[in-house]
Amino acid sequence: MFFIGGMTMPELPEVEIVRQGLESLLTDNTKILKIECLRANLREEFPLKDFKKLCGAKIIKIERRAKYLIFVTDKGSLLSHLGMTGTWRIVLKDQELKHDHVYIHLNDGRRLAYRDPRRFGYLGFIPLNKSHVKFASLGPEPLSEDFNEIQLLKALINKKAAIKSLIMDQRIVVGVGNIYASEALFAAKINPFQSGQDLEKKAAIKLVKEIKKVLKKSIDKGGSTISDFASAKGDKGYFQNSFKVYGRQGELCMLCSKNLIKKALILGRSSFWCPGCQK
DNA sequence: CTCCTATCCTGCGAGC
DNA sequence: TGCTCGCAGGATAGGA
Repeated sequence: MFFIGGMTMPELPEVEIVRQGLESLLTDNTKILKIECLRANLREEFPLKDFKKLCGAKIIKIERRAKYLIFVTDKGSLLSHLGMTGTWRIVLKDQELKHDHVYIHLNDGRRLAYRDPRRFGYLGFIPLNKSHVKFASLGPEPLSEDFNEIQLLKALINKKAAIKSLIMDQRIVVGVGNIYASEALFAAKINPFQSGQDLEKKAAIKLVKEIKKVLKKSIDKGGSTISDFASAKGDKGYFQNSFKVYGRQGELCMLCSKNLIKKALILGRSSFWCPGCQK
């Protein structure tokens, strides 16, 4: 079976890899025959009328903005967010699965399936030459030059919340989820509980750098596994075994080898840090 | 305005 | 073996 994005918990690197995988499916003439919906909604209703407009549309490319995938066609775009358990895959006959919610029938006979057990995902439509309300308040792409210490420090003015929560706030910077937030703060040696407004310039520079680094590294790693996705192995996991603090509570810190990794909830999300390295 | 809680949903693993 | 419970986390509405 051809899986694209069978991994759980998609953050920006995973979504980017799914984008690359989807784009690799496209030929010079890949068209949508029809979009078959097996239910009426995920968390939000499907725009069925708009989906009809995509019948016969030629898929030009797959873009990504934040954790959104954008199927760009000559008749408008299909917008997709994987939520936490969303996957796209090519599904052959008799490979249908429980929680397949949408099949996109392509002109070459293939079927693209959107599967999402928890239905936290989203499917929508963007008319030609229009933007989308979901994009209205998104912050800069973390890998772009628009995300830098000046922009970050500005966004943190008067923000008393924990820095870990703030870098997960899509209005401040997009794409950083719960896992990479802990990883980036560890790499930058910043305590996840630290109040955003207290971040000094030096720390902001370091944090920006480490966020970019941790995301880039994961994209590169995922890129190297993409042929495995395509070769029928299916779910390759979350580029895993490379996390330095996430999920490692109680283990010895890989950096200082002195302290045990701690775990606590910050705004209801599991957070991991080294009490020695991240004062 | 900022901050935080609850909510959506299913699968899975721990504990009994 | 089978049950319950808690946890997993992206995004957002709404309350404090």
